[in-house]
Amino acid sequence: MSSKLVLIDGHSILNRAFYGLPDLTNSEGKHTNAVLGFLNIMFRFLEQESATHLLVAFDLKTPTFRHKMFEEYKGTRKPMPPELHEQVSLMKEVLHAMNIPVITKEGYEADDILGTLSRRAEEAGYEVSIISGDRDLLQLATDHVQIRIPKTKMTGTIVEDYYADDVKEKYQVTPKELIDVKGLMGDTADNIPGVPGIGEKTATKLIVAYHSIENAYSHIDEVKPKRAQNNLREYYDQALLSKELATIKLDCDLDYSFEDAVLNDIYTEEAFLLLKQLEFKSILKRFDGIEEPDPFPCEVRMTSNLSEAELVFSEAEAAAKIGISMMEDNGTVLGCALAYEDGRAVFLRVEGFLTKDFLCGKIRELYEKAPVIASLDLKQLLFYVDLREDMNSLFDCKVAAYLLNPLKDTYFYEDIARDYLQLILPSRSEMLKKMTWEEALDQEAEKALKAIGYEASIARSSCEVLDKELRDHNMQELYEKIELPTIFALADMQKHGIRVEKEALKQYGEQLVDQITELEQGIYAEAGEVFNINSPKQLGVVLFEHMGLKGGKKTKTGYSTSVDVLEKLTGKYPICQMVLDYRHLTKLKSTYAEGMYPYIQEDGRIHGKFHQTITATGRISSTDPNLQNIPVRMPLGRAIRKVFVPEEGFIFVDADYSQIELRVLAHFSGDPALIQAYKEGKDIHASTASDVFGIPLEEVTPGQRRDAKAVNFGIVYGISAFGLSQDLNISRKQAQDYIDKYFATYPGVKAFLDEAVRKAKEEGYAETMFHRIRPVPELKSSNFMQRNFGERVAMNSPIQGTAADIIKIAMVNVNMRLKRENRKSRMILQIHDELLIETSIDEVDIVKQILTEEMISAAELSVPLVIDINTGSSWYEAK
DNA sequence: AACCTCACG
DNA sequence: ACGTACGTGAGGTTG
Repeated sequence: MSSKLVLIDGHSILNRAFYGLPDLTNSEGKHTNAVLGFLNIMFRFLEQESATHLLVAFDLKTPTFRHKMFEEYKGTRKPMPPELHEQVSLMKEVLHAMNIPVITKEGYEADDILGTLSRRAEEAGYEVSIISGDRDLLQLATDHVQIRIPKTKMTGTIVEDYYADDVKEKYQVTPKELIDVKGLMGDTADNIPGVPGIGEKTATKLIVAYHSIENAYSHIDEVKPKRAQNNLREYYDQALLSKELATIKLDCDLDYSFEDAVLNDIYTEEAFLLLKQLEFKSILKRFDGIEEPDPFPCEVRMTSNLSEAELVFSEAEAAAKIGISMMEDNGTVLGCALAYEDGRAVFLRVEGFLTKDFLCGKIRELYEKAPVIASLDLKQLLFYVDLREDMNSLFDCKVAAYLLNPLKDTYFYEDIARDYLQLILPSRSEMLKKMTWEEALDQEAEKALKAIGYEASIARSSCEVLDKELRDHNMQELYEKIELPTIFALADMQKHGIRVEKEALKQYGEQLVDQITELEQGIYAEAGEVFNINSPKQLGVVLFEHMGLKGGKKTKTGYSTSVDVLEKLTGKYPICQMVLDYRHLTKLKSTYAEGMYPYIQEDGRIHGKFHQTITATGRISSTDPNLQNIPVRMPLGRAIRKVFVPEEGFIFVDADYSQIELRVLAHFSGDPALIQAYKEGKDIHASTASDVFGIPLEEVTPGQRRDAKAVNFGIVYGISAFGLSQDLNISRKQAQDYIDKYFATYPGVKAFLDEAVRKAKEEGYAETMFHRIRPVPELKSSNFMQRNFGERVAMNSPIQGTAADIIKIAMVNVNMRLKRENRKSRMILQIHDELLIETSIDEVDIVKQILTEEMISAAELSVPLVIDINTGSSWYEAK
């Protein structure tokens, strides 16, 4: 069997892959689409070709945008966007790991290397395939050298294959003659001038007739058309130069022998790990045979023997650090894993004499003695074990990892192991799919133990490096003083829950039914047909096609039927108002009345979950149900708050910050006018209107105030003229005018926002007053829109994030004081700038005092922090 | 699972 | 010219 050499034109294929695939990134944020596409193409060819030899040629220079700024880059070729540029070295790394040689050579382009090697290999009797997206390589085709050009079509990838004969068939000239064709016609992308006035058609005709530029010139008088004759005569030297430029070298001085490119085992362990890191699941499937080395040996034993458990705890006591992980399926504790030495963990299973209470009691005792307890989810642990808050020996790896990078979707043990210990571990979901722990213990005990063991062990092993990283990023205090105590506050709120009048909630839902039915019938009558109003697709067709309403296309999938579209049409078409009302009522019914109902527990309360590691800015989030978006703006929606009530003998005290984000902005910007307004306790939106429009405060109209309010919001969001114009329903020009005037009035704000963007660009992240960071990778994007988004994020994050820091501080202190002072009252909700306290009747005054003191003193700003405070016998009344 | 819509700060 | 406000979660439809 003869030898077969496959040559890949590295940059060309990588480039093709990059533009052919969507912008994929792995969980570290590395761009990977080009590398993935390259590998897919490469593997497909390897399967087809039965290659014996394989190598990849790259150009040495990889021009980026920066190069473009400083030096003229050859030709009119587009510079490489950074998202692709970073994948070039990654690609080489991957190829290296697969033992595939990568050839570059000073002074030569990849073309020349491919040309030289293909020629040498052919002479040595090899069959050769060159994979490239570049047609210039067609000149290399011979009877034994095939050029293969993959093309991505809608229907998949099609490959165009060219031996010398195929070139001749398609282009009417031999591969060698293609050089002359190009010499005549030129190529702007490669900066080859060619002969003016000669394009592809004429060039081909001439070379078909004369076979070379030189020969055509020697018959110059016969050359037709006349125009070509004249131009060729005049530009002959340029034609010869062009030909030279277009010629791919076949005699590069390479010290590399293609015979060394023997295709060995590319499925190496190194490649496997690298590709795993890149999260190329489909490619990893090819690595069947790979026996994965255990990167983190962790032997997990299980016991439910009481005396053995006692022994385990006494051993653990002596350890410097203990990793701990509760195994729990929605409320049921199945056991707990402890890791207190390298390479092993113990799973204590709740069974027989080893009860949950025993286990939790022992953990509590252990905590009193152990130097450090590390967990991946301390809040969960607090749900079962009552740990004292005043000891500085707890470490929550999830929260720490969140602080170090709040943009991640998950903080499972495999994420933390990958990011901080450089270990690639099988995840729980990989091993156990969607099984509950109970099912897993039953059916896949070994894997279940492995997973829970990893949780405890990784917590133990990662806490040191996480702690160091926190210190290095100046976030130790943020962690210790704010985030760690916040875990306790959230656990307390979650445990406590909020009482909901079950019957009242049911009634609230039922009361909506008649109106909804009526609206439904009305809409069908108006439309003249019955359809699904909840389907935006059907609704769009009915409104804008069947009924012929004017004024509204949007979105790629069809018509937009959102509020702002329908609102504009309410005057003209009654059906729009009906749809809006219908939507309003059904939203209340399904999301709130019916959505909330199943969450009411036997104690008559809803124990919604609060999350500390979700948002990019440091805010808390809420799910199951979301208690942070209970209606308040519309009267009918607001009424649902009547079902949220305190228990007997208690009353609600609700406190919320007045414009905390704008105050943070005033502080950050140091703008005198803004600070002055707040110090004087002015109506800030009216004051803004007065300053910006240059009118006395008393003369500000409600409309002007509304506009100024929208501008103030816009500033906090990272203003854009378009966004403001959308919000106020005004022209972009008008919006820009408002913005200009605002910045002229408050130059400090402008300076602050500019500085925020500049700093985020420099550091790679935005930072709050308390050193919370938020990476802003979009600032580096070559995409205009993404970069713009990054700039708005850079402006908004320090503001929203600092406000989040402040309320966390207040929350922690309020919660702590209620507990320390042995109050009966409890904090039960946090809604970003609002705290709700279920207050014992006899504690109303002290709770108000605590709230006031702790909230206004949570941070020292150059403007006062102001709160509104209300009481009531339901959340409705207290707001 | 993706998209649209809408509830909150 | 690009096509946008910042941060969330949930329900419904559709492919």
